[in-house]
Amino acid sequence: MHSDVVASRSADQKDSREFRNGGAQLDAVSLAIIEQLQEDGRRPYAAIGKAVGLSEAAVRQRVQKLLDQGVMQIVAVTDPLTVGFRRQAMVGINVEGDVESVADVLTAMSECEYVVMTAGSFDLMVEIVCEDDDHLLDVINKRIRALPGVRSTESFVYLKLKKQTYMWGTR
Amino acid sequence: MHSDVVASRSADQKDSREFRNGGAQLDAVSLAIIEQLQEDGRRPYAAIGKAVGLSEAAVRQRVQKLLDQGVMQIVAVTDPLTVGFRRQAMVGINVEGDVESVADVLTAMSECEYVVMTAGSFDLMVEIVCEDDDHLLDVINKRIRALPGVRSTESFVYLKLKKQTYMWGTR
DNA sequence: CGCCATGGCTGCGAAATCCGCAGGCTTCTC
DNA sequence: GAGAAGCCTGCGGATTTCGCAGCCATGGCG
Repeated sequence: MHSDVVASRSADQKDSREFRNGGAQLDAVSLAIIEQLQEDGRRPYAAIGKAVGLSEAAVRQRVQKLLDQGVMQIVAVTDPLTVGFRRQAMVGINVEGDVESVADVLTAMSECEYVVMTAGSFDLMVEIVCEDDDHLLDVINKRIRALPGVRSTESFVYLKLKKQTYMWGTR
Repeated sequence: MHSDVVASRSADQKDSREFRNGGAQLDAVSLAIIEQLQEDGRRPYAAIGKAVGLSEAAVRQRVQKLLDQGVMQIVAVTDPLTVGFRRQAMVGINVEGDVESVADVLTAMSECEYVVMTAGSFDLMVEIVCEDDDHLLDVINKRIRALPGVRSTESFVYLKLKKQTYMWGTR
């Protein structure tokens, strides 16, 4: 899904305000559009256009491209604990050998909602969403710890989600 | 914003399929609606209604209520590293005294995107989004470690975000 | 039991939004 | 300078959203 973005651009970035993001260029206008949609993912294109100084059609084309490129997704987010998933945990993982290949396996697991490679005393941190204790136990002990390359894990079971935002753009 | 949800319901839950969520009841249909919106936050109400067996207006009313109650939010999400925020980290925190009051302070900080109380060798885990190294350093050393009650912290700087999903409903 | 709120669903018409497309402008390449 | 590519605008037609009136089941209450 992320593979066809490259090509096009060769060398010269003339505007240093743009960011280099694995192939996708984001100018100030696209940032502003994302900001609008971080406040309300269903905001009409015309309203966004008025806010960022573009026509409705232009906003629509940009949003579509951002979605296609995988730069942004527009989704409903909830607190899983609020919606019937009773056990959630962050798991720190130490790996010997190739970290990324382990990360890829974890990424393929549906219980893993969030996978990130880190520097520090863990190589990977993974957020896990489960139905109940048995399910959580199974995922951590049987599935994650059993992976080749996984040296050790440490779990942090969620007690209460206090904050969950996507408003970094608006500050 | 979250304060007027309580009231109403008194004691008797008759349907065990419903979840108790700090005042919000979610039946199977609302779950199904959320599932639809986790796939595409902009999906038309009529399409959702067809999928879950409800009229367009009914879906609209339910979605509005879920948003009002704070059970769900519909937003654009991105990888901050892709959008110009160059440093991101997970910070594990140990607290002496009241954990929740520390969590509340962190929640108020705009750089904290995600705050969760945990069981395990950390009391709190916080995800931080920063512009650059200086900013990150400032937040961790000057702001978080300086809070009364914070005994120690451990940081995990993000190297690469591998997965970020909200599709737990669809499995 | 009868009565009356309450909550949630449907149906419908009007208004707003989305969508596809044709055309214009600028930039880049050859 | 011709041609391609990228991005924008403007504009109808199709679709969606929105507000509201009405209906029905449920639950208290005298």
